[in-house]
Amino acid sequence: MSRTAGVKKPARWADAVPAREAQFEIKRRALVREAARAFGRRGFHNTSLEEVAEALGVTKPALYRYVRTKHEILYEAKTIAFDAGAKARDMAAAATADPLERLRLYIIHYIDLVTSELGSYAVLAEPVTSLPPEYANPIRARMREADRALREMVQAAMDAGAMPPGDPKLAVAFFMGAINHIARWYTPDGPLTGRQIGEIFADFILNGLRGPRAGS
Amino acid sequence: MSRTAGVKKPARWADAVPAREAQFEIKRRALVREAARAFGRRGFHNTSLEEVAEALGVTKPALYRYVRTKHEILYEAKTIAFDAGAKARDMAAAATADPLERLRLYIIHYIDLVTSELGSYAVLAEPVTSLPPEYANPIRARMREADRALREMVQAAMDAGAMPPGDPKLAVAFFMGAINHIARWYTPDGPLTGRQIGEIFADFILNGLRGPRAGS
DNA sequence: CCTACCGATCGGTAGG
DNA sequence: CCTACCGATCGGTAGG
Repeated sequence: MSRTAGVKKPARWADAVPAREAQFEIKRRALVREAARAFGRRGFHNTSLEEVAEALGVTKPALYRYVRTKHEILYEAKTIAFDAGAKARDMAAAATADPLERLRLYIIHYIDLVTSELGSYAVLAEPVTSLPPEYANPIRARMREADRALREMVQAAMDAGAMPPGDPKLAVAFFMGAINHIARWYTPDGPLTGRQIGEIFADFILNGLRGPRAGS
Repeated sequence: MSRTAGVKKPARWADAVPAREAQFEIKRRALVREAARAFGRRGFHNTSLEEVAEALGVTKPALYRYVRTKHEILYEAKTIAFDAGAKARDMAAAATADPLERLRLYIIHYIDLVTSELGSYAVLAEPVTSLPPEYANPIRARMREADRALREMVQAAMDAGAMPPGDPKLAVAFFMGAINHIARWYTPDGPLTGRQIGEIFADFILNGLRGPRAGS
């Protein structure tokens, strides 16, 4: 026991390194989140890194310890938002096999995430053309991936007879337009929580897609 | 008769002046439309006037015969989009007094306009903060005006018992997010016309707002 | 993490 | 409507 302990480096060192790395990651995350909010509100090119730095209480060059380019920040911010969408889909898929319920849970969970991030998911509105190809292409791939997964969810509900047959692509364009818009108007000061908005939107969307003959 | 004619300036002149003004207006409109499309696709600050000029087959300084600043172009483009919304509301109001049908007609007409303008209404996604106060403030006023008018339409439908009572603000945020998103994905090459999209979206929206017990 | 600075882009103008 | 150009902003780097 004491021999094993002797072989290890002192605990302070062993912990200090991860701690420093963790600090770095935390700061990097804060930077991306803050920038994402600003990009979402004022647009990517209309937001200078000087402004982002000021909001974080540092100077612009300091940001370059954590990111290499402004493009990388936008890329990261969009990636985080797509990760949230994927997480919401996974949670919904794990919770139930019922296609309609799955769609409902996805909507609620995704809106919950969107509203908890104080507008940083509004970056999704930023055109992918603001990025050079090496960043734009992976983002486009993730857009297609999300689109495909959602269309499959809608198609499954149609196949199960839970909603009338139709074009899943149009249905997804419909409700994702509404959902992604939330990040641009939601504020925690409002009367509704993200969860409440999610439930109301889920009703709007599912009732809309099911049509007037929905009897349940 | 010949005396009156003698007093008038020759017809060629009398017609030429309006013709020149009309030309000017046509060119100005083409400039704003082209810029609006580019702003909507790539963002305001990510679109240089050099690019807009090139798309129109002229050089950048030539644009300044028609507009004073880049901000003015964005302001104009947004104004045109708001005018379209107001026109759609007026057409709907003139066509029927039934609140639900009015809302349906508004949706169909507005989407029809949106899809006929080849993406130039996507400028609505451009943050109003891209503009200096003297332009941003009137735009904000028009946003509030449109919002209020739509909320009143929804409220009227609720009051008439055509849809269950609820928060009209949330309902409007819901469907305007979906509708304004159309300008960002619609292309005339697709299988559906703007009219068809409008009818499907109107069904989605009205069924969504009416809820599962809608029996008609 | 800061001060100082470079280089490129781009809105807008002069002058014709 | 064009050529030529100015001035400001801003992403990114040097050097500490």
